[in-house]
Amino acid sequence: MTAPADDFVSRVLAVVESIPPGRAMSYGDVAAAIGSRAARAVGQTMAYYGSDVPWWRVIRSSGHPPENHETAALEQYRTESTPLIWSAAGHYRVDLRRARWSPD
DNA sequence: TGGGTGACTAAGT
DNA sequence: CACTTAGCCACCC
Repeated sequence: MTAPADDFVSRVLAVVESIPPGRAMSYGDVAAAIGSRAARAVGQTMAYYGSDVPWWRVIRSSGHPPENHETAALEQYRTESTPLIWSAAGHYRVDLRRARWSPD
């Protein structure tokens, strides 16, 4: 399983773990929280190491969860009462306007 | 060491 | 409101 987690990875995971239930952050927000704007690198890290953190609390700025994981994420959102916005087509997105969290 | 890649973002159509 | 284009930066091999 390798365990690099020198800096970036550790910090990303730390921020994600600091997000309380019912709240969420965008990848860019997490990157900014650690002093970087590498939103994509955050996603890369999440895809690889996110299995140990509440990855569903980290989503795109659009409010859409990662492709192929929207179903699993939805279960968590319903469980944690995360504010959601449903589209007419049946698609949903997290209401970041309300759920946005900042690691104090 | 360096190239290719992506769980991204903002702006334009 | 949804899709497309180009720019970004760190991760992995």
